[in-house]
This record gives sequence, structure tokens and C-alpha cells, in this order.
Amino acid sequence: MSFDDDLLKLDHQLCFRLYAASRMVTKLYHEPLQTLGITYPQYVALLALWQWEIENDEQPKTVTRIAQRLLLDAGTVTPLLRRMEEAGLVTRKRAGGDGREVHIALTRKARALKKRAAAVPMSLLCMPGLPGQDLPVLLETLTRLLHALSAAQTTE
Amino acid sequence: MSFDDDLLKLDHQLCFRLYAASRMVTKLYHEPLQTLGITYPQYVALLALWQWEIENDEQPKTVTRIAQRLLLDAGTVTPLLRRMEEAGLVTRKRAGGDGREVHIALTRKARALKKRAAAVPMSLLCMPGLPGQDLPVLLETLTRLLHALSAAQTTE
DNA sequence: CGCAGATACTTTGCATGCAAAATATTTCTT
DNA sequence: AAGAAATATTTTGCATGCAAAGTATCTGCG
Repeated sequence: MSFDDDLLKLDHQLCFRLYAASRMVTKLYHEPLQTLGITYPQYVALLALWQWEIENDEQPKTVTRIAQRLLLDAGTVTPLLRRMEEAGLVTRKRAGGDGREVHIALTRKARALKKRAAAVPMSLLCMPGLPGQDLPVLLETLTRLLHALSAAQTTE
Repeated sequence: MSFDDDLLKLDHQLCFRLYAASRMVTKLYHEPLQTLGITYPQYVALLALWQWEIENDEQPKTVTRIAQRLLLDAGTVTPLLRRMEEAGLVTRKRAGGDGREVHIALTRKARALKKRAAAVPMSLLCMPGLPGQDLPVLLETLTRLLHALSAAQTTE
């Protein structure tokens, strides 16, 4: 087997492992989140908004800021928030000060959802057989990877 | 801060880390793969087909088998392969023996692409600043996670 | 002031992903 | 062998994702 052949092995690709693991894990969320009437990206957006609320963050929650927090494209976040608005989870209001910005806010309905949402990671943490001690290391390594990637991104 | 609040922190979610890291890494592939005229999922499908060829795997490459290898839904793979056929990368042929199966095969064009494709992981491995020693551990942990997940999946 | 460049969003075009339903074939059962 | 159950794919409906182009607004500079 040539050097190239070895380099191209599917199981050697970090990208594929991440790609597959991410989809598998997200799929685990499908059922519990469906009960709450939301999708996975909507859930993640809510996590960000809920957390800012806890931290008493007063800064306006603009589309760009949410996109940056979730590492998503603004072009992805705009329609995501539109669907969340239609579902009654957030409000969108063109900013008074800077007319380019759109400020996003949680509705009462979204706040009410929070308690039920807390049960989701709870049940999932216990369910899959990830060897318990791996979790902190994995989280840490992924964080380091993300930092390295965002640094590489901005440098280019 | 309540227990629920802590549980729902975005940075504590393995799912989010995976989700974000996967998208960031896949994005790194966009430019080099665009040069080759393929997308990331198409690249991964080719990796699987190329590897089976190296291993002299004689089994027919059915849609289901490819989907299982890539951990994708058959409903995702069908249109993916259709686009790859349109691009001249694979052929699709209804199986003679079992009329339900569709057999996928690489074209000469796809084989020719392989050499150029080998340069892609090569250049990406060097580029981002993933602390070198993390890679094997990360791969290993993700593999274990994937095994745990697929076990959980089939059990349900 | 007036306008070039930067910003914040939105829109467009295309390719995924997946659940669920629909089709076509084969295999199993009686 | 006829019908039921299982399989392999495809199709449908909906929600992402992202690059690139388009729009509206603001900022800085002469």
C-alpha cells in the first residue's frame, strides 16, 4: 500500500470522525427536542440566549453576535431566527440606534421552555456509553482544536 | 446560578463542541476540494470507494453499504451519488441478481482524482495549529464515542 | 456636507441531512 | 404458490449551512 493510500484512509481522517460523531450525537437530541417542538440548531441558539440572560449580559443580542457565538454564518442564522420568531420563541426588532442591527430577545414561551430543556442533556449524559472519564478530556481537546481553528481562520 | 443553569451552559455541551468543530474543520476542506471540483461529502464517499479498491474488496458497493460506512442516511446518499454520477465520478447500475440493489463503481476520472486528493489531507495536517500530540488521542476518543453511539443506536 | 468604504443583515443558489412515506423486489411462511 | 414481512432505494418535506451577491445604514475623511 502506497503512502498516499495510507494518507487517504477514511479512519485516519480527523475530519470524518468529527463529521460522523457530530451527526450521531445531534441525532440523539432529535427525539427529546422534538418533544419540545424545537430543532437542534434552535436549541443551541436558545442555550446561548439563556446563558446571556443568566449572566445579566446587557449587550444587545444581534444576529452577528449570535452567529459568532455559535460559529455559524450570518446567512444561516437569519432564517434560523426567523423560524424561531414564527414559533414564538424570540422577537426580532430593528435597532433604534444603529438601523443595521436587529436585536433578538427571548419570549416568555422560550423562558418557560428552559426548565424542560434542562432535562435533555441530563438524560443524554446518562444514556450513551461514553466512558465517563473521557468526557472532560474530549471537551478540553475539542476546545483547543476550536481555538486553533479560529486563530487559523482569522490569520488567513 | 442554579444547577439547571450550569447544565445548560453552551460550553459544557459535548454536542456543541462536536457540532462546531466538525463544521470548522469541514470548512477548511472547502477551498482545496473546490479545486478538485467536489464537495466534502463527495470527498468522503470517494475515500470509502478508493479504500475498498485498495483492499481488493469484491463485494458490490451498494447504496446501503456506502451509507453504513459513512454513517449517513440512505436518503442522503441517493442524491449524493446521483450528483456524483452527473459529475462523472461514479456509475450506478441496478443489480442483476437482486433487483433492489444499485451497484456503485468508480470511473476512470475518479481514480485519476485520487493522486491530487492525497495532497489535501497532507496540506491540512500541517496547517492548523492542533497541538500535534493531541491528534492520536482525539481520534481514539472519537472512535470510542462512535462505537458507544452505534451500540446505543442499535440497542434502542 | 458628500461620498467611499466598512458593517449588519438578508437573499439567492446549491448541496446536504434526516424522518417518514412510497416503490420495487425478494424472502419467508404457511 | 399466494400473501405477508423484510429489504433496498427513492421520494418528499423541511431545516440547515455556506459562499457570494445584494441592500440598507453608518463612519470616517476630505
